[in-house]
Amino acid sequence: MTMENIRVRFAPSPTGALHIGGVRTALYNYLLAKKHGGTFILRIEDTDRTRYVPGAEDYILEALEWCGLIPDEGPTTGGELGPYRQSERKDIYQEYAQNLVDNGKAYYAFDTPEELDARRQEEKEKGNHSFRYDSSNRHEMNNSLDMSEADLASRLSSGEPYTIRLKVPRDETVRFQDIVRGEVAFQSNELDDKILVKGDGMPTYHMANIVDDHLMKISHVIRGEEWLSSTAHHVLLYRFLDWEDEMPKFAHLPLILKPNGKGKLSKRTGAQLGIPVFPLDWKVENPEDSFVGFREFGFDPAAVVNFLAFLGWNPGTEQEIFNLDELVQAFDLEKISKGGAKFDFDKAKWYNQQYIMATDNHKLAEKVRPIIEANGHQPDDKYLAAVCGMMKERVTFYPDFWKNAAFFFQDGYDYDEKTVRKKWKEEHRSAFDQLQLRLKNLSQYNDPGIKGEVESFMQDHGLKYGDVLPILRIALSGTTKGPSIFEIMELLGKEEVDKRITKAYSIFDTL
RNA sequence: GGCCCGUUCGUCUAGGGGUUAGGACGCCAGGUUUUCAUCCUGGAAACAGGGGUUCGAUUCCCCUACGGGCUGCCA
Repeated sequence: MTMENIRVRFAPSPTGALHIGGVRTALYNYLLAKKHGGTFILRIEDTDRTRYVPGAEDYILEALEWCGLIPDEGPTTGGELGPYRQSERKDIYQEYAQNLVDNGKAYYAFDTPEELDARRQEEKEKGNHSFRYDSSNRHEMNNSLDMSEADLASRLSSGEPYTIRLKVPRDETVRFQDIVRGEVAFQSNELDDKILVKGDGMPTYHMANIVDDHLMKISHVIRGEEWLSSTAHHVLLYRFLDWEDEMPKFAHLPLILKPNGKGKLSKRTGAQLGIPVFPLDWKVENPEDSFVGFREFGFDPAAVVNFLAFLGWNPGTEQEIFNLDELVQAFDLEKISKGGAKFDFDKAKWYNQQYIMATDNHKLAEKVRPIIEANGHQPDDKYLAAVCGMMKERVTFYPDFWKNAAFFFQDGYDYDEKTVRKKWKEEHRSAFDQLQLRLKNLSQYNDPGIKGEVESFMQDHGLKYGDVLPILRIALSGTTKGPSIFEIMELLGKEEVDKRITKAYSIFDTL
């Protein structure tokens, strides 16, 4: 791949929360740009006023930032070739649309949406599957192709609403090279006369996209496969605008599919399966339209990025763990796979666990602190870091540091009664009291010291680990699972341990 | 329906005319551990089907099947 001026853009539409598939598209764009010292641009495609959702643009920005995909140019960052919101570029598109009309590559169409709907309905009733406004029937329609100049002029000046449509040529084969798919060809007769400028004067995606990509000097268009079908139209547009020589290279990404069953991952998939499919929480009034994010679910962004990168791409080596910088180094458009990839939540969990385990205890403490504080505790850094160190191999998500380790911060947990009944034996009752006393008088109160004391106690009473440790463990944490009980005791401290044991014994007696 | 794209273990994938078809997740079994987890070892598990081309095809070509996308004055 050439190194000259790689400029790529991520061009989402602010119609709601940014889906995880969009994040992956942004990631691949970012990766290519950074790998070649290029520029990563964020462009907001807000040409559809009816679907515009306030807050969506902020969401997009925040999601990208969370993932570490910071745009070099964009609506908030600025840049030489802005503005970067299409709604602010309306006049620019008008000029090129006019150019197309003047050169006979596009025409005015006065068919109203109602007329078009009626025509679609009519075709449907005739048994045809759908109506397509194209070169075979454009002359039956209400457009400037068969209109006198005077008629056209008067309609235009009267303020009658109109659209501008692309005049797709007949009997041509439109070919283009796609980096992931190779050559792709479409017969022009199969292509409809796409609307370029809508009745409200705004351009459609097709028009705005081509103009902006050209003006912003985009070198590579990396987008989802759902755009492959309209790429022939885009090629035609480049050609008609006389920009074909500088046309960007295309790379259409395989879609991310539902984990179970069929079809592409959708907003609803997450709710149905109880898994996140959005980077961040999206909260709106209607709970049906609100979604949980990977962030709030307890994922580390690095894990999400790593996981996403591998959905449709891999470096060809056996390395699976990559941070962003490593991904930048390893990334290669040529290695993107062609087939759709099912969203595998188990793999995402595994990645998260890998990242947590690999994180330094103090860094982990910083990430976990907000969760602990939200539950009403303010442990000091050293203590929290120690807890993180003991727990990090036993959690999958950040909130697990609270869910599975609350006992480190508070004495108020349920005891595993079933195990207590099994292990809390009458004949050992006095021995356990002696154990408590010996621990209370222990001077060397640390992991090895406690261990030594407990073991010598066991020897004195002919008891085994299995007789003693579960009792201690449940008394101090409520559960039979967890880190080394001696380490837990050292961290809790002698006083706290003694207090908890006294309380636990009294309750165990009643079970 | 039409057009376009795709198809290697359950999943993500490597590979590619001659391989014991490799790895990872998940799953199962064993080991380690006071428990859980981590970790280690082992195991089951795949080239959609049919035709070609070829000495030889999972790999190249065609067809079929299946899957997906598009078919909006949405992007």
